[in-house]
Amino acid sequence: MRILVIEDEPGIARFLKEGLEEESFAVDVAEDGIKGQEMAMDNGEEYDLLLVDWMLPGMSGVEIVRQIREEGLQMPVIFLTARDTVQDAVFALEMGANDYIRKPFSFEELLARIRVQLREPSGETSRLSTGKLVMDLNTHQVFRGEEEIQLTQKEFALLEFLLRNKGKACSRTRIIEHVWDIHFDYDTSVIDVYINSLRKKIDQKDEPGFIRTIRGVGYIIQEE
Amino acid sequence: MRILVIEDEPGIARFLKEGLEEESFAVDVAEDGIKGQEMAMDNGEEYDLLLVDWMLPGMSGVEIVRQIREEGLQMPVIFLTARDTVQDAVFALEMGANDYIRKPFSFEELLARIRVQLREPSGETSRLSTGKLVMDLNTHQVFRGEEEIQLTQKEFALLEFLLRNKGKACSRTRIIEHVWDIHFDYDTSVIDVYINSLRKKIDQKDEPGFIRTIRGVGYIIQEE
DNA sequence: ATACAGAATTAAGCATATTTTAAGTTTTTA
DNA sequence: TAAAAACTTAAAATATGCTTAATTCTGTAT
Repeated sequence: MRILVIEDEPGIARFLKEGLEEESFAVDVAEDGIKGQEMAMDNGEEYDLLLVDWMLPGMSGVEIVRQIREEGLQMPVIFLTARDTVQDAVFALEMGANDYIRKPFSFEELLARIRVQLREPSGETSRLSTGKLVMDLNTHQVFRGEEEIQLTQKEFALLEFLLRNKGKACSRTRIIEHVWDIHFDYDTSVIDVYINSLRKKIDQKDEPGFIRTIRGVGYIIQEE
Repeated sequence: MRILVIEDEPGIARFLKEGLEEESFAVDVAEDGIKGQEMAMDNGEEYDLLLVDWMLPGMSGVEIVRQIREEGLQMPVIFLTARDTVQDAVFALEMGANDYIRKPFSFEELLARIRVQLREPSGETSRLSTGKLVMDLNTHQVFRGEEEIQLTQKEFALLEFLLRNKGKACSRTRIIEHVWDIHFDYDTSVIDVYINSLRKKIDQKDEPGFIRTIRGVGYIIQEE
């Protein structure tokens, strides 16, 4: 899942980027409002979520949201506001933001709110699953039935992407963009390697594998 | 569906070609404006869509569009423009382009715009069918009734082409151009071979076949 | 700082599925 | 019935994905 952080203060920006990357999000940072707006728009539906500072040089957060929504972009936006600008934050919600969090905030809390926003509109719990295989996005755990499976960051991110797209063919290009954040030319077989190690971990001998290969295209986890 | 990419930067061109091919488009690339214009014109209405870089050696994108339209060609054209040439892009729209997308762009967004132009119902249930035979373009699956049928890429592409042209005779020339991307004289019996293996897979003994041969012309899947 | 461990990535060879070629057979029609 | 077109089959060539091992990177503990 890709997140764009629009934040001018380098310390906070770095903190967010690193923290979120540890949670296996793909994170880009824009240092001012104008860049932020451009990145959010240029990349179209690319970002799955925007984290926007309220006070920004160049263009205010509210203005960014306004323009983004005008463009028809639907991704959730969470505001970072200073303690005393709650009024404004409420205003921002009216303008099309989805949530706000007051600085200073705990990273945990931010994470929780991000997860709320990224949750499938219908899904109540922050879980993804297919058959016996269950991912808990909050605790970062994966289970096959009762048994817990240890995945690395990338394995987790890859499985998450496939599960979020359950029933849809995921092309290598889409996978490399969303999970690895690599655009334009790529010439690598990382995907194969990770699919391989994922399968080793999640599949059981006797049962059919969870991930199906679509030759010449990519991979898919089928609807049950 | 055939797409012509006119783009001089090899990296981007390859990225586009491979990504679009994964989505089962047939893609040609022209490395400069002059070649691009020739290919677009030579092949007449052949290409279903043009993807044209704005800045090209030889002949500018706008000029290409102008000439193409003058020739009476109607296929949709999408421009690839650099970030700061929006003004020009607007001008290009006036000249006859159908849409533009700013670089750097996400593949997702490009796909979405292509689908808009080709009027393909994006995402969700994009299906083609005739009688009991159903193709799900999302999952790349083919069913006859309940039973799933495994097709290879080429078989899939061929069936897709015939179904998209349901009720219309598909000449061998059109088939070889759209599905195999082979132009000029061809001297091969691949089509026969593939029609044969397709029929073996999709037809049932007792029922009449889905694909009818039109002697001297090609093949057709009839309207139900 | 340094060394270590685990993770991520690259690279290469292998196995196999797909695609194409080619040649013989059957069907159609003039 | 002869020629052209289409069908069928098998093999050769090619492309793709899988797997393993080596290498690089990253974070942590000493």
